[in-house]
Amino acid sequence: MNVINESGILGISTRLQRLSEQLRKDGFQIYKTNGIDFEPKWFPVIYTLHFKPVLSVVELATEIGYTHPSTISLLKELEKEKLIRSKKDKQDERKRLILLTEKGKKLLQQMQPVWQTMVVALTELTNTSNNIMKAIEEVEAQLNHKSFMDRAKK
Amino acid sequence: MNVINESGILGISTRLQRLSEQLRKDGFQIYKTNGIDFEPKWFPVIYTLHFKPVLSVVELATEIGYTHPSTISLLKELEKEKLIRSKKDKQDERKRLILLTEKGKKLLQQMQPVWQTMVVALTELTNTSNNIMKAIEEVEAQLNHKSFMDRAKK
DNA sequence: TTAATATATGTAGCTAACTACGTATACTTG
DNA sequence: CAAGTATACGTAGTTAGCTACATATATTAA
Repeated sequence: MNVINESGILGISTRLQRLSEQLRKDGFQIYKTNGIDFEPKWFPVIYTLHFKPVLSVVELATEIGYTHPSTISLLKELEKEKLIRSKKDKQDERKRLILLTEKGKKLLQQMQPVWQTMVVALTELTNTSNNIMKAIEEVEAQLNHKSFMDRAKK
Repeated sequence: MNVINESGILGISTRLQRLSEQLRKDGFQIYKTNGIDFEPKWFPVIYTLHFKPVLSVVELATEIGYTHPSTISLLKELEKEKLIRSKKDKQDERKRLILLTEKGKKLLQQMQPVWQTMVVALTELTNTSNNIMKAIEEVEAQLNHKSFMDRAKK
């Protein structure tokens, strides 16, 4: 058995998490140096609302692929920043509809060039012989087909 | 600008984190169904102590690539489980030396076949056209050479 | 039309890493 | 050898997701 492989692949979970943290931290700094007060974790919410301007909490959660409690906590932060607001759905009183504020829409416009820069930088960074975005997608597809758990059951 | 790409790559941090969580959760279950009371996050510590049986806290932290506070909290848990123990370094009174207990050594032996199974399963899972372990290594190398931050500065 | 079930939202508390900071011991240098 | 610096360890508090549970409204079925 190959020691390096063993310790490498069994530590994959930690490796993924730490790479995630590093990119997020840099992401935050990049917004900051561009004079934008924005956190990378808010991106999926704001970006989704750009294309689907009115969504309920759960619809939004589904759209960004988070659980609803995680989404609620993001929404709380974004509401505090006055980047989004919400209103009751008249048809269904259980629902809270989420919308960008004017401030949110304006910020979104300001962020466009920064996003463009980040996309270029990230594309350059991940344009290696094994593309990490594709690799993630492939592993996710593999997991969808058969979980790690099931694969280890023999 | 490609919308799918943009939302994809700018959300890379979250994707990495969630894949990490999923693998860790399954990892825990796999130990469990094999009758082993062990958490995936403990792996680097136990595995390292297998090859380097006596290490100080900071040496161990460096070895596994964690910060020392993170390492200390893992060590606390492992001490509670009686899988490791510690003793003062006589040469340097600041240091606390970490060792596997007999229970720890025994568990390590019991885990070998499970690790083997997991390595096989993970290798199968990640053996896609873009290999995720290699991709992580390549991105880490790229980052080492020039950070995401620096790449976005133009 | 009430009872049972389903859906939408919210709250509380967990996890696994981190940074910032504090204290104790060791080392170095004037 | 005393003062300043470096190293080792520890604690406190943060983060960004999560699960489990609670409550309110809506829908369905007897």
